[in-house]
Amino acid sequence: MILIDYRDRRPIYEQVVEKMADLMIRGILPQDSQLPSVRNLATDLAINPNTIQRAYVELERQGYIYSVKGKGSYVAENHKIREKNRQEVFKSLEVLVEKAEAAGVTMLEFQEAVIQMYGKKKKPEEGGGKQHD
Amino acid sequence: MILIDYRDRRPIYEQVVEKMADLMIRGILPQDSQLPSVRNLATDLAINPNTIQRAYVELERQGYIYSVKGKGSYVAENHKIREKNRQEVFKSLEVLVEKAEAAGVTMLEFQEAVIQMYGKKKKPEEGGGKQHD
Amino acid sequence: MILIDYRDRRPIYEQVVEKMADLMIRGILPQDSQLPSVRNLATDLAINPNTIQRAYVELERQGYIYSVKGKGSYVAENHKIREKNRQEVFKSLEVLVEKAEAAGVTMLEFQEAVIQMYGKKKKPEEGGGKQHD
Amino acid sequence: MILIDYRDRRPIYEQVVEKMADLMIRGILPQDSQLPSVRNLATDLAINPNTIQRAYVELERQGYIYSVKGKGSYVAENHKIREKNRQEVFKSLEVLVEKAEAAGVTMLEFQEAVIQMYGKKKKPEEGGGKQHD
DNA sequence: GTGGTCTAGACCACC
DNA sequence: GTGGTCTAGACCACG
Repeated sequence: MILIDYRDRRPIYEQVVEKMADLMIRGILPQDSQLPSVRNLATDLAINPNTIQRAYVELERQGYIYSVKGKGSYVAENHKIREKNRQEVFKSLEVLVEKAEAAGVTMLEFQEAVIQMYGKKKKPEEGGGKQHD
Repeated sequence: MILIDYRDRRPIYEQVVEKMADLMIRGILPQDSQLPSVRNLATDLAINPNTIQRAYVELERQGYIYSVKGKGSYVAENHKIREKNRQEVFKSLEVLVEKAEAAGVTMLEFQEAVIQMYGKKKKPEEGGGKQHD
Repeated sequence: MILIDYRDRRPIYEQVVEKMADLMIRGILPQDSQLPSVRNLATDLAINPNTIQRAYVELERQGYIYSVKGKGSYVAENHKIREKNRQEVFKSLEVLVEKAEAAGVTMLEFQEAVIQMYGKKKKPEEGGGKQHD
Repeated sequence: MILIDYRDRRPIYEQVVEKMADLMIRGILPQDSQLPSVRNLATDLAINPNTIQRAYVELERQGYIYSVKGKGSYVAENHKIREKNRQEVFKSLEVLVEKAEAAGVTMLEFQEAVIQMYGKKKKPEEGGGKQHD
């Protein structure tokens, strides 16, 4: 279902949170569908159940899932997830724009970079590759 | 000179690195000017000299400063600092654009947000400092 | 596992970095195998854990190992290590050739010396260790 | 006469030793010519006389110069200097060849690199070559 | 006085 | 248990 990268310096539970959230944002885990149980997922990923438990708690705190005692954990409503994500993007953007200005990046440069980056996701085999080296 | 936020969960040395780098990026610490000595800054911030030392080592590794044993630490060439910073901005932007697409933010929305944000930097002169989750 | 030479004027952590890197380059520590823990190695070598920690941080920064909080430190991919090492050799060679020319050593002399030296590595199994100036 | 690079992480006295030795190796400071006095050179380079003194002591220890009490310091015999330098080159080469073998660099590769590097020395963009006063 | 290294001992986050 | 951060105090090389 997901993969853990032990070379990633972030804690494992954080990786689990991010990857599970991603699955929901992309709709692979649809609204109200049941998540794998803590024990099952822990066994699958060969990591400690405590770590998964912690990830699920965090996912619930962030509003991605809701847990029903004695039954399991379920994906929250889609519009909540999407809205939450949009807000995060704009919040990050605000910080980045500040940095850009401090670094002497003009709005024009910034906008042009955005245009070039939009839609370039994945397939890094063809095309130009990195632009700002 | 700078302030440490103990509510920030990031390590102190990392905060020092960020804040000192910011002073150089904004030109408040001009090229070749001498930084406060490890011991002085440590006393000022009421933290251990080792922690400052670690921050300075990191700043040197990242190319922001250069240190001379027995003399002091000095701000590196400005053009290097600015170039390094521009690169970081575009790298962060690339990641953010990906997230934006995944979150269903259209390029138009994104661009409009950028326009509104550019130049809107507010001066946080009233008491409150930065806040972290 | 490794030995510290206290007559060596270089810092201890640097010696540790060099010696551990050497073990990986020679394949004695194979890819993905776990390194001794910071505390264990510190006890073995009778030096402070902080010093080992510093060495491991440097090894990670140079790409030789990766560390996982709560789990341990592991040897990075071999091909990266080997490639990194080859590059270092050629870089050093370039500097040395320059010096050789300045010292009036002809290319022929240089080449002959190389031929004589290749494969002449002696096994220092008899008591004596490395010596430094 | 020479220039100090404060960005260089080596101690200043070591830079002075290296640069003065280089001037002698290249014949710019001919055999038996007098070196600038400690105080003069210190003033010229705007550094502490102690630092120059230390450099001269080191140069004498290494056999590059000889000092006459009450008169000054003089460049040693050329053949000694050249011979010393040749030996250093071969000593460094021996170490490097060992590393090359450990890194999996074949003798053929090594030799080819040497051929390509010989004679490729780039000329420093230094303007005027001042002789000694 | 300056940067750089090291020790001893502590606490934290993570697994 | 592991790695990561921090403190307090010390010594060294350098200028």
